[in-house]
Amino acid sequence: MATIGIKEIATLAKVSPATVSRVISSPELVSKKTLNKVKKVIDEMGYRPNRIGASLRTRKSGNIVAIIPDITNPVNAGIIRAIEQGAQSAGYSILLGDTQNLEERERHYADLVLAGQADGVLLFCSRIPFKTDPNQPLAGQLPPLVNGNERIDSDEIVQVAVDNVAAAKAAVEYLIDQGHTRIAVVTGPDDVPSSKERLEGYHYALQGAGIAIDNNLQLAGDYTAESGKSCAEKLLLLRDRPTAIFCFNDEMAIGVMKLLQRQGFNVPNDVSVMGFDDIHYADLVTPALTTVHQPLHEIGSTCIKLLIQQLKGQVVQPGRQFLPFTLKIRASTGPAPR
Amino acid sequence: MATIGIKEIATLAKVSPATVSRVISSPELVSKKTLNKVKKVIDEMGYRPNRIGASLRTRKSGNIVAIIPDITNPVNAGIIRAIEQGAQSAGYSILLGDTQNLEERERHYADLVLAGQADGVLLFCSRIPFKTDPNQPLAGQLPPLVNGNERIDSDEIVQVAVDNVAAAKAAVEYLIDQGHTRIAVVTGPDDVPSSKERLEGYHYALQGAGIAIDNNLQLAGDYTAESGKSCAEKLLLLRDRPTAIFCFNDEMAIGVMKLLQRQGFNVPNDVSVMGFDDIHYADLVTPALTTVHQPLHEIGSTCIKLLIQQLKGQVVQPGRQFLPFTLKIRASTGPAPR
DNA sequence: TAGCTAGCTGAAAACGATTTACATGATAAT
DNA sequence: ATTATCATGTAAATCGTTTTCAGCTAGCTA
Repeated sequence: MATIGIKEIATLAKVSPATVSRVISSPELVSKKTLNKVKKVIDEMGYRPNRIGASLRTRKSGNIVAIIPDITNPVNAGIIRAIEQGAQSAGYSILLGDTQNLEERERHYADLVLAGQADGVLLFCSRIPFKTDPNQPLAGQLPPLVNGNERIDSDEIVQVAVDNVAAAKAAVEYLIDQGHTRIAVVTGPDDVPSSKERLEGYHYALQGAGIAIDNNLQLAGDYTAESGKSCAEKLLLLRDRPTAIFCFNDEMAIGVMKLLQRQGFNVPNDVSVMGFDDIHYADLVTPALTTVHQPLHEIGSTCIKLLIQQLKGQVVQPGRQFLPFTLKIRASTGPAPR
Repeated sequence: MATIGIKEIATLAKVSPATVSRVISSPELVSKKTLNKVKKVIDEMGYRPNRIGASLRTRKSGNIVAIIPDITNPVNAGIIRAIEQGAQSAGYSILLGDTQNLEERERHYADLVLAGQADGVLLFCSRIPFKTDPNQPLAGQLPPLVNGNERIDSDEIVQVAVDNVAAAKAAVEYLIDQGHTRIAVVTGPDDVPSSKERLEGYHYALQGAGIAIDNNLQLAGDYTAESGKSCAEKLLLLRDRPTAIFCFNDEMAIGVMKLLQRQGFNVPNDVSVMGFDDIHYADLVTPALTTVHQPLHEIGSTCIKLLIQQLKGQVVQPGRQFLPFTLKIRASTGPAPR
């Protein structure tokens, strides 16, 4: 197709390219008469302004890159969906950077903004994928950026998440209220901030209730159902079995339940199981999983909102912004046995 | 930051911009000596070529837009992940177009390629979001495009999917082998091609076994668990209840099982339940769901492979390309009762 | 030595929009 | 009638690359 550009339109409408440009991006500067005339030609020709040309001149790509460890994780998928909506309605497009948790790929996607292909970054991992000088303040070294979910340890960055400490504490307190005192925990990988924070919350809750911390009841999973199963096995081998198991995500909780049931245990009569995230399938599993609900849509929309504010040149206060979690009490938890 | 461009590098390295450009994109044209000299300057300055400038000149954005109805659906998420990998390793980035099944948003994302912001389209819905003249052959009216999963009714388009007819037929035949004759089906929405095709397969299987088609056993869901539940309710109200229920996706199958169990039925002893897709949670649910496995990764990687071939100027044979499904027999199906 | 070739390199013209600075014409004010 | 003002419109520069074309230098061949 013989490419049709702003010049062709200008010629056909008998105006200059500049006028056509104004019709497109600042119509208020053009008289009604010419406006209509030009618009008509644009319509007739089905002309679409070339975004690349415009981007080159304006030095804005209109893209935002979202760097996420795994799009296959329902938590991330839920967030991304909200992000995409927010971006689209503000005229931005989302470049998807699924990194499989690989630092190299995080860098690759971060580079897109250095190459002018994206104007800002949404970061859902706990590393900053930009070269920075540690002696300088971060601000000024980074492009517009919002960090979600997995916190980065810096208060110079805009961050959005649920208060993991408080959420985990609330979850465990609920179990304590139900009479449980031997409460096991299946964590995520050691180096993941969200897991560390949730562990902290767990400790606070136990301390608050005067329950001693038992290291045998703290097992490290890796956020997969498989790891949930193997942790559950280990817990069953214990002389003093826990009466409740709090898993740091739903996926592991589902794995734990699965294994428990296979071994003939009844959830929640023998053992209560609690998850974290409230993914869609938490409610579909049998018994339905009690869990901590994360407001995925709100997390996503807040992230994109804050990023777009930055892109518009508004100053956004750095620091953490907490979104409210809620406890979803379902059928997988109950009173402690006996 | 004072933007640093190819010209600055050229000056610093005492060569022309052209040479710098060659160092970046066709180093074989440059002598070793200047190559090293220029590379050194590039490294020292941390220079990244601006992609927009290059795109404008080459008329290639390096982006591919993926138009999908819902990223939250595990089937799509799995496919996208493979796509992203394939794209990245070929130097392309993925623009995510989550459309919520809205035609308007499909168009919006399709427009990105008209605006030069993307070079090709991966389409996972059943509408062509481009204005086309129905009297002309499609080829030539469309940009590079691959259609996945939900087929578009045209043999001029490159399509990748599982053979839904054969897969559904195989699934139902398996149930028939297990002695079932009253086999109900919970379909997707009427207008969705995948659902139509699976229904066809169901009919073939019944015909092949000489089982009469009973319209009471054909219920339309909408691919949500909720709809699975309500269809299951209707089936339980029937005078002659089915002994097996084949759902056109796992989500609905999980809903069906959930309701069956709530009503005190045992799956699979009273009723067998079969799904379609083999999402991650199919194996995690209790009982584990028997289902048709779709090779998500392969679907995604084939789609992106075929698109990139087109983008490289190779001619790709239009038409459907089938990828192999497999039956995953798990615990939710068994012999017909009595 | 002249003429060729091969291998590098550089100058300059694109690519398609936006935007600044300026020109024009119409209108209003004097 | 003359000038000032304002609303519109235009020409041209610009954004950062790539790529064509031509030029230059060596190294050969004849």
